[in-house]
Amino acid sequence: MVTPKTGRPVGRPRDLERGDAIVGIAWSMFLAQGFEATTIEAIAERAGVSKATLYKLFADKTALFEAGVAREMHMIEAAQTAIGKPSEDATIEDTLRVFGMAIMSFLVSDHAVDFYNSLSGELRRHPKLALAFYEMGPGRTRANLARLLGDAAKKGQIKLDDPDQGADHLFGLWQGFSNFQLSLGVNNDGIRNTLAERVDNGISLFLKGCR
Amino acid sequence: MVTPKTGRPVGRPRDLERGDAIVGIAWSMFLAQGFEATTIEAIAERAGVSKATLYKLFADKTALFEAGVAREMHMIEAAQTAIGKPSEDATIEDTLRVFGMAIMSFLVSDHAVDFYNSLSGELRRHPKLALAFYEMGPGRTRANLARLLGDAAKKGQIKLDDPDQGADHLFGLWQGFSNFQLSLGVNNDGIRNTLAERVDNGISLFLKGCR
DNA sequence: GAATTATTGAACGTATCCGTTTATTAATTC
DNA sequence: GAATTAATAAACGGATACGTTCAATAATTC
Repeated sequence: MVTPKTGRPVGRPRDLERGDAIVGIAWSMFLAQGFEATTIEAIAERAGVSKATLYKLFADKTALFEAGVAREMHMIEAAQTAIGKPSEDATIEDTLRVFGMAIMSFLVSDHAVDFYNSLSGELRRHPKLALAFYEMGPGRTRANLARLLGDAAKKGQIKLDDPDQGADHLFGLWQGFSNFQLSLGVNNDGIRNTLAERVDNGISLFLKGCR
Repeated sequence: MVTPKTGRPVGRPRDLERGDAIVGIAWSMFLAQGFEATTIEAIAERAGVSKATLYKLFADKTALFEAGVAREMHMIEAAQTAIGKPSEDATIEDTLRVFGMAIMSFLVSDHAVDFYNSLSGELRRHPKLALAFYEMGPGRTRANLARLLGDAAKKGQIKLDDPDQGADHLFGLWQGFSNFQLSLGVNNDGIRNTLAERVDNGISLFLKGCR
């Protein structure tokens, strides 16, 4: 290792970003076909990288999976923080509608459906990762929704004893049976086309119980 | 093929039931480890059967999977028909409580959790099977619950315009975020220990909207 | 152009798994 | 005991995948 005067090391420079590109492609293939059905060679090929380079960047297939989970978590974190802030003067209905549409739009997307279809099994074999993922994803959504409901209760907009339970209920109303239908590929388009009604209906039923 | 006088064919008799045993073991291994991670040899070994016999009974691994799905569907069908009949003089709360506990107890079981974790991905690669499975399982549960609510509405026990939507809502209240927690192995015992409250709370919130 | 580092391509070794085949053994009827 | 069918054990062929290795090439700095 020779470090020349310029500070830039001698020799051919590493192609950074390549790691990210590989993880992205690997993750999309994991989603589409499952962890085991996706081969390292196919990943390398589609990433335009030799297998040797791939193995210089990632110890093995599992490391690639873990990097994919981390990346997914970053994306989810970004999406979550983008939602969290309702405008002060909005009605509770509007606030909940925005929140509900955001989370449900995500959940019915191919990306999310594929994830819970193809990768929850693999993820569950890494309990620490699974827990971290839950807390960053569904757990945080649940906490955000609970906080939102709790705030509304403090302001007197709704009457609610247990915000956590309220979050469970409201989200449940939004979700209904859709997780099974999405998981089995039944009527996915129907669900997507009626998302707004679904969210609105859930909100009105929920609020009936909060007067 | 020689058919002697007794009607019983000559030669060593086939060991029936063996097919069922193989499917049972294969299915439990698919549930525990996933479809691809389960090898034919391991199935044969744990079933106490030679690989040659296994291949005489099932054309290939996929046929074994399909037989497993069929078996699962039979079991679900039996369970469903066992629930369907509420007693005539029960209150609507009690009727719903029985139904809710039955379905939720099943959904939090290891069996069901493993299924949706490990096999929904594989099942989705067989769209016809997936649809049939949905209709026999979640779809039928949904229809049963809707019928139950519709009957109660006819009797004037509740006020409800759309029984299908009502079923979606009530079941959603029961389920809440639990599917994510179960899927990722977070707090499974906590969910199991509070099932009754969960079901009761869902019912009371739902009924608030049906007066 | 020389030195240096990154990347590639291709081959290799190892292991695994699927599905088949064959010779042998087990269980049954006549 | 002879004939017949079921089942087993063991080996095989073919394919695939993982992860490694190594000589050759590309992109830099000096």
